[in-house]
Amino acid sequence: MARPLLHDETLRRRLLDTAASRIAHDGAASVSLRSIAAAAGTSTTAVYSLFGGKAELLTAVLDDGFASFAASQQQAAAGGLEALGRAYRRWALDHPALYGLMFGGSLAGQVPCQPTPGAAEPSIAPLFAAVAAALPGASDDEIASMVGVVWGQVHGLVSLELTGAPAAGWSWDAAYDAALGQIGRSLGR
Amino acid sequence: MARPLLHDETLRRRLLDTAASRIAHDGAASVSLRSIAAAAGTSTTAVYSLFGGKAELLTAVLDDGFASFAASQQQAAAGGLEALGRAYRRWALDHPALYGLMFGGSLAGQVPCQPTPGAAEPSIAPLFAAVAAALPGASDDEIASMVGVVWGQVHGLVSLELTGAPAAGWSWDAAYDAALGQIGRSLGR
DNA sequence: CCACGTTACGTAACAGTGTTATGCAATACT
DNA sequence: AGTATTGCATAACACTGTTACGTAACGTGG
Repeated sequence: MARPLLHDETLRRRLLDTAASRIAHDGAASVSLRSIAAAAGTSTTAVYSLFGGKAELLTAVLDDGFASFAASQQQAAAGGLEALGRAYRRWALDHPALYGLMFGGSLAGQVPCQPTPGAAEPSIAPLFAAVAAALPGASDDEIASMVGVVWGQVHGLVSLELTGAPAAGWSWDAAYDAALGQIGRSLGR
Repeated sequence: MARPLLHDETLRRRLLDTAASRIAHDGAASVSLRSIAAAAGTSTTAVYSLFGGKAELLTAVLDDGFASFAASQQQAAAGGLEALGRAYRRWALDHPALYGLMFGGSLAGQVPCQPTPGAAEPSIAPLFAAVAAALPGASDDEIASMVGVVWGQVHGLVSLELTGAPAAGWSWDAAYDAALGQIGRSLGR
């Protein structure tokens, strides 16, 4: 009997890359499976063989995004809380479509894909460590709550900026500076 | 010559209401124009006559949502900053699909509708007033930045909670309490 | 070395989507 | 009453994700 042929890894990567670049260029909304397959020089059924469907392909793109995001956070970890915050915003502004998929997709209820459980954890691990270092005597619950507060603050400002929210009267730069300053003050005390 | 017949207002409202309830029930993603029209007892072309298309119908639903949200905020304005924050979260948790459309739809790049310019302003006006009252001597820029910070904090926590983000180790209740407490402390000082 | 069972994936069909051309009944003014 | 004009139902169109089918390529047992 015959042994099953392994999935073609180069085609898989090519599909992933063209999907990612097409999403980054046109937004996840208007990207069709057919256009991805055609741009990758294959047919739609290849996606079904290699991933299972459009949702799984998007999930794979999204997991790649989480990996890149986590790497960016870990690289900034040495600089402390403020560096983490600035790297967070920079990555999001550099990958707006990916960030939207990662954190806003299921919010809008539009994309039928959600990150693999646990995919986001390496991304916030550096933040956890930084908060724990800044609050030496705090309990685990206090630290965890503070992580939620800081993450919420940073994510909120970034996602409002990305949606093109009005920003009536302020600049996102200034608001972000003020938020980071306030976080530093309330944690550094 | 004949005078044009005014648009049928009852059909317009029925379409708006069934669209809103269907969005609240199934999420904005999986709601089709055909299903809305059928549930309203009419045909898809009625939507084109009355609104112009699906995007405009969604925009109308979304503007209704902003009106309801602004009313909720204005009602809570008397209670100060903390009441505003709690009303913000309560409204969002009560209308998750609408909140996602209002603030996360364009983030995900999935919904081709965006709020009418200026529709969000009445919603944050009470927050503006409360921040200005809490910082009597502050400049306009400082007040505006602070509004951005507070809005970002509240929106970030609420939207993370709505996306079903991991919340590894903390409860959203506790994080929200901590955030509101911190806002009160940094503004009340 | 070669047939064979298994797989990768192109072709073509299907159901469902938003949108649009066509046509008819209802309307309000002359 | 007659008529120009509108509201909206019917049906077609282009497009989407998904799936049955068929074919070419492959690794292995003989």
